[in-house]
Amino acid sequence: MTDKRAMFREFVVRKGLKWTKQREVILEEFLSSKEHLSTEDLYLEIRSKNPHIGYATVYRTLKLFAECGIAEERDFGAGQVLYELSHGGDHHDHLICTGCGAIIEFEDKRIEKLQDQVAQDHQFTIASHRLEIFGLCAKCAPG
Amino acid sequence: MTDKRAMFREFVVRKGLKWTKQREVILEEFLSSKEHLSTEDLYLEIRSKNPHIGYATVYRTLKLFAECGIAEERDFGAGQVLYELSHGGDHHDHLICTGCGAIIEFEDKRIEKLQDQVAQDHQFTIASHRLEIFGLCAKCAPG
DNA sequence: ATATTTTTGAAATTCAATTTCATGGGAGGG
DNA sequence: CCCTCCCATGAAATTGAATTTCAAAAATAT
Repeated sequence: MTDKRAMFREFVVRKGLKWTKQREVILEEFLSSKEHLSTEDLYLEIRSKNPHIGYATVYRTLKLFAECGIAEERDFGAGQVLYELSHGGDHHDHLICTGCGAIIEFEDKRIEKLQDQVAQDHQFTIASHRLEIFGLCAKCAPG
Repeated sequence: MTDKRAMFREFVVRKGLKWTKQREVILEEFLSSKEHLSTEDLYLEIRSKNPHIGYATVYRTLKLFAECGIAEERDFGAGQVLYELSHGGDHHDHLICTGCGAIIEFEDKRIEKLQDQVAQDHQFTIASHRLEIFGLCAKCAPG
């Protein structure tokens, strides 16, 4: 596992930014939280321990995480952006339970290959993609 | 081709709603417009010919189209919902050019099959899905 | 320490989506 | 044709998240 702490510190230095107490707190909290949280989620978590850290700071720091590459922004269409820790280099997609809100990650090289083929058929150059499957997880399915 | 006009009229009657001049104008304009437009887009188009029709009415009418099944709401993550005419029953996905904004539709049964398989592996029951590929179309690709 | 530049956080702003509310307009009954 | 009931309309207000502003505070460089 690459050290996300080191990556972010290096990013901060490289960009001529400053290492602050707030950024450290936000980074630690982000690293130890559940996957897929919104700015609001993280802000509330942090606030319970550090009431002096503002929403704007959490918001800007998450943006920095994304720019740095240790986090990714996901828009699942619920009118709110969620952040997740970047795992290695491999892309993954999501199964989203509309019952309990659970988000299950998966990876399928065969699907990716077919996407490449579709793109090629349309002389289209892929930069990124997203595949989301909505439905019910095992726990929420009736029966 | 199923008659979208008839479908919507029937829907209006079935729901105990009323057939109004505005709904007729909005329906005609929607049917004759480009694919994938936002409420704002359609509102502006209509306004140029019928200055007396308000944004809220266009907004509500598009929602009715979606409920009725003659249109579908798409959220491509650009902070704005786009509407498209429903084509038959077949699902399709999109290639989205980040250069010129073009949206190319495609359909691939093999990808759908693999999705079913992934879902099954996770005991997940699919209700819907969306696949979007972002990148550059033939016209926008460099070289 | 002092100067310089970035950061912070509360509050304001933006932007689309959505709702409110007083007024206007269909549809059916008389 | 008129009346009455409800739904529809549209201007304006509200919502909710994202994003920005700005003066005070903190971090690094000199």
